Amino acid sequence: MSKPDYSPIESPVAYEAKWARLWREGRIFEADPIKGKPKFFICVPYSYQNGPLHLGHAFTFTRGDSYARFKRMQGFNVLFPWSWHWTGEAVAGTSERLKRGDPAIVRLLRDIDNVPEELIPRFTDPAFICKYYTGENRKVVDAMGFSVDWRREFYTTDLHPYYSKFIQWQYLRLREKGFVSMGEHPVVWCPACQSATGDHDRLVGEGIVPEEYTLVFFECDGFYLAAGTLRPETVFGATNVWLNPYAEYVLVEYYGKRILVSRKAAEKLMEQKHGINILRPINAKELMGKKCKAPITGSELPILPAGFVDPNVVSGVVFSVPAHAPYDYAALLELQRNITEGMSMYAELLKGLRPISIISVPGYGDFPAVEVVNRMGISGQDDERLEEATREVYSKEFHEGIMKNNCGEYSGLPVRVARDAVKARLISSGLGDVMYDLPSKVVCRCGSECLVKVVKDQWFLTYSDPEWKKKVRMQIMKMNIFPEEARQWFLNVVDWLRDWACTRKTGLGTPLPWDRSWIVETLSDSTIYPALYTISKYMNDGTVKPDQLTLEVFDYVFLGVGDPEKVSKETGIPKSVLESMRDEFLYWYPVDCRISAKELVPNHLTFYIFHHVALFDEGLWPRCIGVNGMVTVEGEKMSKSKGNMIPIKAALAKYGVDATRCTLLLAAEGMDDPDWRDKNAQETRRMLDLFLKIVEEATSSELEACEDRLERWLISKMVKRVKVVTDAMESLKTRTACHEALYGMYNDWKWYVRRRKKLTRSVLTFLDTWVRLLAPFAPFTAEEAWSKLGNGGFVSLARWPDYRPEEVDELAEASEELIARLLGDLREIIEVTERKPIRAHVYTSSAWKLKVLSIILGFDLKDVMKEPGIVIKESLKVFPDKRKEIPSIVKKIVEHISSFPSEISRNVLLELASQEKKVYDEAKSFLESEIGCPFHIWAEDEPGIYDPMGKSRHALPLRPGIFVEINP
RNA sequence: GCCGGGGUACCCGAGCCUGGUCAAGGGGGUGGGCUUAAGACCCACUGGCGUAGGCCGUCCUGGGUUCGAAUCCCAGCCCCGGCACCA
Repeated sequence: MSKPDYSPIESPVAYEAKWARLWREGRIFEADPIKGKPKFFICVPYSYQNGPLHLGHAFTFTRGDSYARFKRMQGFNVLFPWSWHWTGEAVAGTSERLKRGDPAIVRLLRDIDNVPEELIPRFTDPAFICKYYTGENRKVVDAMGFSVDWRREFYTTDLHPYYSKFIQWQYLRLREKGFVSMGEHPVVWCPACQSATGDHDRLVGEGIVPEEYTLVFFECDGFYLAAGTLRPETVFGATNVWLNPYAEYVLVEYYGKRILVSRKAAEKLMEQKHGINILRPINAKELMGKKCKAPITGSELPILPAGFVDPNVVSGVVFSVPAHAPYDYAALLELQRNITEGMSMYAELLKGLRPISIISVPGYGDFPAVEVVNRMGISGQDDERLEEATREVYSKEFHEGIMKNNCGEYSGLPVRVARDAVKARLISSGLGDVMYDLPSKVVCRCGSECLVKVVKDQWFLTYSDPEWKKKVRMQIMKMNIFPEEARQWFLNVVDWLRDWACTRKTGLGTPLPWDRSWIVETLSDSTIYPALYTISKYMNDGTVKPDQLTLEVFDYVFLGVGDPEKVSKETGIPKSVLESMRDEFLYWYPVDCRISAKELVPNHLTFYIFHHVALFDEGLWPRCIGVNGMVTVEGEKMSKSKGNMIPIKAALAKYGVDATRCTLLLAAEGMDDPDWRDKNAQETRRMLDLFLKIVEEATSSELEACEDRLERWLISKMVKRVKVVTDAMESLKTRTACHEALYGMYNDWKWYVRRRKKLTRSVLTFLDTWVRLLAPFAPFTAEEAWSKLGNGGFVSLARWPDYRPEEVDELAEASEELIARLLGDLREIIEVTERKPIRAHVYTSSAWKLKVLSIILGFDLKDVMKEPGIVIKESLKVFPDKRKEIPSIVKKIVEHISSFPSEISRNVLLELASQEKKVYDEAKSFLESEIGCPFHIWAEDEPGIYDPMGKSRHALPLRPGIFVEINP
């Protein structure tokens, strides 16, 4: 593929390009099978090449790459491949708009997507668009430091030499297994464009989908009035049929019958049914007052005029159910109230109409529609509140309604059951049918009003197949899904999934192998392509020619079916090559992890599982899916029309790669939506620079060996951070992991350098670990630091730090906690006095209180908090002379002890309490410099103690008394 | 409507599963240190009250469980996302 360098990727961070180059030259991310080495195959969905990659892509990709890098450092042989999605109709749409000279599209390409002006004319070719963006985006992916094995790259559609072969093999095999079938399907259709009108192609009516209505045939004079309804079961409660006297009606020849509908409806039906014809117009007025016969019930109902009947809605014929439909009741009321001139001849008929109750609903009487209309004070059919009234009655009756005894064989059935049963009976007896219509107006981008067309001969993936679903559900239960909440979502999607129309007439893609007038639709040609990554390098390097890829080759490699000897003879691919392809597939498969944004849960990710389940052996089904949220920018949804779409390239140019990666990672995890904020990116940039400065400072200092409490503290904290980061990564909590690796480690470092004025040898251990922990998230900065620390090679290939629990030192940690608390107490006191301190005195508690502490720790702290009495009694036995102090001292100690983290064991607390004075003595000079005055540390019962305020009495174990002398 | 996710301080956001360490962390703001200055960096404060480490308040609303609730239970209100011919 030609990839002219239209514009370079620039980062303000000089070392980023350097390391990207060294990785490329070292080919360190190229992964081949290694016998005996555990593998890890991770991938992200390829992106559609109709524009520059933006921060939304960057988020998912960075999570994937961080995980890949983490696993690589853990010693796995990691495969992280890349490719590009070209399939779809959108790019073709762009080309068309450009050809028509749409100025908006030129503006978008030039101003938003920064396409060089001179190239825009070439965008009239859809393939060029994909090619252009693929070239641009490959540079971005490379610059981002994604650890990709580029030898396996491909793109989709039949423009690619072998991708289509793979898809055609997939579809032939799916069809053989019965997962592809032909059917018909209603779509929103533009009669002018002669194509389906997707949401993005609409001027009006986004989100509107075809609604299915039931036509109910009422016989009259040898033909049928076809009334449309959402509630066929209410035919039992029909009182009459309404026609609009001023609308145009026609008689339609309809499968051996003649039906009457509005002219508009007839036109709609022509798009939905085979071989129906409009016979002649009918004057509705001539039908008024006549009787017609309802299906199933056989009731004779009058035909009456009503202006509210809209000929543009469904069939333009309505049957009235005033008992259960608020609109019908309101209309009836109004007509009965003021019978106009033209209506006078029907006065008797109108007056005779009474609601017929057919459904009982808890909480309502016989006539819910009447009740609701009266309650809401609705007086006429134009009242807007009828919408709400209808919603209420429909919903109540659907969920809780029961058909009454006057409903024949449907009596006693729940409404929701009766509805489908009545509909089925109407259709099978030829007295009804299905008609689709749009619940509200939809206008195509071309300006024409859309209608519903039933697309014939459409190919479907039969996702509704219960056996198929069952296997998919079982796999979903088995696999790892992060976060866990997404699992239930997947299960729900499987439940609701219907058959999926998998072919299209237009756009780029792979022709359906058995009917080349169709193209495999975009979501349907991107399900099992991770399998292709395992062998694509053989085609890319020319070992296997695309035209050698017969069905038998794919059968052998992916299914283990067939004899390699024979396949080799037929194709000319050496047998050894076939066998290594097969081996390589089996080495990498199954996919160990696929990471994607949550918008793909209800479609791509679920399809991905379905197709693997359909085609491969059970051991090769996906092992894990990670789902994440969708990026917003400064709290707003990102979109081109809002102009807040941030291309990755722009973020890189401003903050550098690692800051971009970390800002995204730090913004959210789980299914929460990360919010990109400029301020956060600046801060992250500063933090990474500071980290490098810390490394430089440490490596340029004279470091002495030192073994003390604080050194042990530093290493202990570090070891614990290792565990937190590792555990977080294992469950794909990239935010927690990145945060701990960056800020967690930094907080420990800050405290350490504040306590220790001069750096020691231990900091090298600390920094070594810190660099490794950062490497998955900020790989460039980590490599730079790695080399500054004097290491050769790449930290990208270094070992992930092990958790070494033996280096945890709870006592050292608790000691520092004690010092921090003392410092906090001192600060608070000094602040309240609002004076400069001249001397501070600290009193540690006397030995008997320590003994009381040990008594307390002999009990379960929970019990003690509930019942302090047990400890008080016990303590009194030991110190009968402290009768006065003990009750309150015990309570205070218990309260204070409970403020320590519960992971600190009681042994550590006791040990710490016994060393308390020593701990303060060791930190004396630190405390003096922090507070800015001399310190004295006394024991409570020390002779000659200076304690003019009697503060030593208040001393408790692990909480000394304090007296601060201040300038008066 | 159906399904999924949420509501935490000035802002963003953790904690919730497994109740007590607790209202993390970052931004912004205020004050101080370092500095010729600026920037960077460091420290403190950032719900209220307080001349001694304290007291009171707070996690959408209202109830409940508990010695103890941001966390568990019940009811309600509100917000966001997906719902198929878009990728």
